Amino acid sequence: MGGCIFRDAPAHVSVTNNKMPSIRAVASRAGVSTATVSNVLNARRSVAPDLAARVHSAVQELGYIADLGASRLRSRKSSIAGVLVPDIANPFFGAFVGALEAAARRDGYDLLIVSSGGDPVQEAARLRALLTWRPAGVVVIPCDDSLAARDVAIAAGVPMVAADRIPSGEPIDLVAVDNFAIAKQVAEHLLAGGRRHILAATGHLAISNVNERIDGTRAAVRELGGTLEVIEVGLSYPESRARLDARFAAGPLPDALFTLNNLATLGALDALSAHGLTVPGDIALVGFDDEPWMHVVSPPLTAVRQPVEQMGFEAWARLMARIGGDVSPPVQVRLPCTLITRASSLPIDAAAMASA
Amino acid sequence: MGGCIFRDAPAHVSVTNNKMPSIRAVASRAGVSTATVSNVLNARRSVAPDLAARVHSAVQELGYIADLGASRLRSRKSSIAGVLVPDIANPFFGAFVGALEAAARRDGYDLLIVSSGGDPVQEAARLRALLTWRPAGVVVIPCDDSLAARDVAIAAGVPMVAADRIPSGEPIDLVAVDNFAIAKQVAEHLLAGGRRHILAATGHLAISNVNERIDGTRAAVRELGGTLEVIEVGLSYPESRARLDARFAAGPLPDALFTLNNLATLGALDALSAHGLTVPGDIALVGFDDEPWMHVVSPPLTAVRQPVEQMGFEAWARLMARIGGDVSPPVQVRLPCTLITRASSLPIDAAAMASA
DNA sequence: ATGAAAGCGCTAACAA
DNA sequence: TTGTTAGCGCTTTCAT
Repeated sequence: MGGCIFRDAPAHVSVTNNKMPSIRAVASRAGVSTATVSNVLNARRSVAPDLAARVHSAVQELGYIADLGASRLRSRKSSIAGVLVPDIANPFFGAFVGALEAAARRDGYDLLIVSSGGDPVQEAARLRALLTWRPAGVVVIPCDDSLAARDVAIAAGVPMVAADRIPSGEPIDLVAVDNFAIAKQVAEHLLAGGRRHILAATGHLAISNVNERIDGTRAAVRELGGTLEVIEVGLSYPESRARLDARFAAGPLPDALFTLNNLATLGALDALSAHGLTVPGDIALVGFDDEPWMHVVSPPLTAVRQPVEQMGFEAWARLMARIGGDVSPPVQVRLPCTLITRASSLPIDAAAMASA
Repeated sequence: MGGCIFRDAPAHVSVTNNKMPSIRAVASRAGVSTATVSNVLNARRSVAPDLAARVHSAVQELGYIADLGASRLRSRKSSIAGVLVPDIANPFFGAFVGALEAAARRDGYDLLIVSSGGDPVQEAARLRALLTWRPAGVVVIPCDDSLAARDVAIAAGVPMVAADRIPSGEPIDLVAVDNFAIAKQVAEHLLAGGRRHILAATGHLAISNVNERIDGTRAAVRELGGTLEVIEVGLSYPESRARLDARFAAGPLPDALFTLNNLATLGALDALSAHGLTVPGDIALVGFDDEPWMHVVSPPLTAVRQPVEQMGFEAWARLMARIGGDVSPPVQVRLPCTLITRASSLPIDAAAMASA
């Protein structure tokens, strides 16, 4: 352990501007006590109308903005929440955080957002950084099933809810998507279209939601017949492209491709065209995660739409419940996905007709 | 004005968990004063090695995590920075914030991120919410040229740097892209390919960076001949698609389309195929903002790549300078974009050959 | 209904 | 080198 409980980097921080008036300035300008100012602004105790009016105009004139840090210190009530995602620059996590922010805002919370970079060590370190601000609670999208962040949150006694990926071990509040059900539906759709050999392409197998997706696919294959092959294509676009390239060059071709994340979909499109394979003629393609561009390409791509906004809302709702003192056992919320059927997964016969 | 200087929503906040040990707990466990603990952890004054060791083990044993809110209150040094973007769920802003976060982290700062939703009123309100946490500085992507947030930041004396869009009025530190130069280059590229009638499609004309792009395009047209037509297609995907649909149905067709943002590019692709127009045969297409999918579609899309990570880094660098006390006049940093040339903007003759 | 005073966790000034 | 004390801006007793 690098061992420092404080910041990762030395804080070359500088003196904050002290132009901002304090509650005392407001109080003296309004000719009341600081307690009264506080009571007016927080509507805590009733205050005579004229005093309240004087306070309000003092606030206005001075441009007073309360210091919530100081407020939290004294009141022990925090109106900040922490968010820990693998990478805020990833559109999926961005959308999640956007929904979270909207929900949090409605409840009067601000969000401190940090990225773990997909590294469990960073995950724990960044959570510690979050806790230095004493958030009322934390929402985290774990970078793997181990959820390194859990221990430190538990030790600190800060409510935490996980989202998207499913941590192993001790149960914890979780909001995720019904990976199994939708993957099964995808496979059923492909098999119903006459496909027999499904190739599932995923970044990493170490992530639980991916395994649920594979399990769902396998369940359908077992029920309806056909074969399932799984290939790990890594986490970067060029890598996934190369892996699929190699696979297409190597063995007998599948007649359906199910890409389990966006990067894989991109790599697949590239590798398919490099090998002169047509979609859906030679191979049907279905991607996990629907994105706006998928219906402007040709053929338009069949995709699984994840209810990412709803995930954000639900995660926030769970967190609020915990912050509010809910001590019931951890719950798992599973949200249904939608299969958006487009031309890339047309049944074999229809695809053949179209290309003829 | 709804008039409350505090939160937008009533804070139904709850008592923070008080399981966390304070610096006093550490001090007494280590048998030293709180000042010594502080000095050890912040490496401020030199402390005898044995005392330091005792402090460190006490920290370890108790799982002590310093309260940076309290620290800031006393030291008047803030290690938090505010970020205000139109919409964190937008991939472009997400990428920007990601870069900003990486840079901030290296300097020991955490980020409080809020979205204005593209609404100037919200912009000001959200900035006030940020200031409530006494950030050392603020980075903002304004929602329009008026930059409603400016006044409140200035009044509070908090350093602020703007990014991406160019606020009018009083100069302010700004990091943006060289819109004019790259747009000119795009137009030159199109004209050199034998195109004569460029249609530039934008969301809104009220945003300065868009106008710079149009000016750049116009400059090339003036120099090299040809015509420029500008069309406003709104901010949503369906709207942009409908507007372009109408335009294609109405008048003489352009032979080049320059979409000034991502939504417009998506809408264009849709409208083009709806009208049976081929790219680049009938119309060349160039989009502002390069995205991963653009080179897997057919034809691959020519696009302007914005150095969004670098924008984040530069913005942070400017902010750090200001936080560090730099009082020199505001500067404008302009970053160069790159034109990624792909098949969608092939010269007329090559395009004709390809389709023949 | 209002004010005075104490104190949240921390660090800066001052003593020793 | 270390400890003691005061006080950051706020809210919360406790008086009045």
